[in-house]
Amino acid sequence: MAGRNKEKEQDKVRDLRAGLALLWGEQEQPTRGPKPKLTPLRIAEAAAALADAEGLDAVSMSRVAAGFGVSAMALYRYVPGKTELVELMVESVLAEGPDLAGVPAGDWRAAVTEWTRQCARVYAAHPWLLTATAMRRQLLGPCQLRWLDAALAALEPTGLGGAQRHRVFLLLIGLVRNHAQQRNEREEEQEREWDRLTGELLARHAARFPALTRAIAEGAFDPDGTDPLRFGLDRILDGVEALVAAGA
Amino acid sequence: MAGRNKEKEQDKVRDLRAGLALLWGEQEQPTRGPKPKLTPLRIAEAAAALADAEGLDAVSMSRVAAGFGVSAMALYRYVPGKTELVELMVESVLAEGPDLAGVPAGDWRAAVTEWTRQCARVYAAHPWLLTATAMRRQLLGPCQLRWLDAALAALEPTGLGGAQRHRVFLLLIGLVRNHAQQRNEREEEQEREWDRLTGELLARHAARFPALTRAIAEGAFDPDGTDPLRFGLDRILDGVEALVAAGA
DNA sequence: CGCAACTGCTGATGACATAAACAGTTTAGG
DNA sequence: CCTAAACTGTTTATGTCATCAGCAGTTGCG
Repeated sequence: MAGRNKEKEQDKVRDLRAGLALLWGEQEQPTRGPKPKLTPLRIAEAAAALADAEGLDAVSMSRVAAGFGVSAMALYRYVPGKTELVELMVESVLAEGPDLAGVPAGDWRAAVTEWTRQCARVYAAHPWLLTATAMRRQLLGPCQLRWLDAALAALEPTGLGGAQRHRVFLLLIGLVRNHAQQRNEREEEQEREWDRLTGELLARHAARFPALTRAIAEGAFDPDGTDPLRFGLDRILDGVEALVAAGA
Repeated sequence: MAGRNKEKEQDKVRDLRAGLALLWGEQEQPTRGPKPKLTPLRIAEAAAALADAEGLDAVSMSRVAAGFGVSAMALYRYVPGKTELVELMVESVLAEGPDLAGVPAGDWRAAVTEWTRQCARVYAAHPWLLTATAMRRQLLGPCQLRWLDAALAALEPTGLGGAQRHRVFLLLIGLVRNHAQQRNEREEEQEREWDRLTGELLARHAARFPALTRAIAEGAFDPDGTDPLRFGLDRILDGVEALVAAGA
């Protein structure tokens, strides 16, 4: 048992190293043997497309391999395992990096807003991205770093220190991911039935949740036109502005 | 195929109904037959304990059942499926509801801060909670609603409208979950190796990520004593304060 | 040329969720 | 009181999945 654990840890380190090499394309390609039919990138893109179409659960080694007309095990020649495949999927989808060229220089609010919008757009286009990046310690690929870099750059005109810029960045992806989660939830088909049942339940137990009942009475859950991402972003930016004004 | 789909949708509606009934304990219990050895609640608690100890992946029907000395299939007499079990686990962990009794009435900043802290504490105590509640449309159980109710109540002194109180609430759980994710990442064992490899990689590609490099030079990633949850919360609360001041 | 480094493939393994069918246990209702 | 219905937990089976081992064919370096 103890030995098993040790072995596992060493494996993990190797996996880490291998995974990073894969993400950064830093592996010498072989010269011998037959020409490979695939590449890690093409596999990842196919897997991402599959996830776009049928959800992350539909992405199994067999399904992805079948898309190329090869057996499941063939993929293992390109990718160490499913974990790494998912990491590559994330990278492939983040490849279209943030483009903040159109933003007036020095206007950090505009820059951050644009960054956030673009990031949210990616999450919206690929609902599985949220789950794929949840929980697991992310290995940072070049594309992820480009996004991070762009956000930090956008924040530079604030004059905030490095640590604070980083913290604001964390706040921002948090916002985006949170927004994505809410979007994903809304997208599910059973929505109407869900609303009905929940509403019913709420009416039945109104007494137990007075504040909630009041909020509902004020229309808290009625869909209004306003963009929830906008709301959160404005709150956060106002908060940052206050921090900047305080002269940190 | 079409028929299959239709069937599945109907099943989903039934599942929804059954799941809610389970969460709210609204099911007539039977009189015939042998006395049940278990209850959904006890199962959920055992499963949650298992997840606490070994992670969410360790929670399989067999493992949970083994903890009671019964066969895996026995659990299906109490819980429709694994999905519902996870929902019950979430509820069971959220049972120790928020307690805002010690907060001076009318001080919404203090109340919201306390709510956020307590919520974060639950997420910290049960790292799997984040994954368990990610993605999937949550069926709202009574405990989840209690948390929601408490947050909305804490926000009432702001004078904000129902819809805005709700939006602020969304911002707050977003913050908590975001914080939890970062905590979870930090908790992994391979941390040191991860830092080393990532740092190496970053040094090698510094030119590609100028803003990131600058931020790092300013110590953006050095651990300082400050609480990241606190930082985000203060930013958000400042933003809300600005909104309140604007007299919405 | 010949072997080493590759390729992709088949088959096996073990974990998992869950369906189906069965055997024992209560208790409501005649 | 007795029986059948409503339950209980169990064993067995199915299908899916990731992944390991071993094989047969392919290619280019020495």
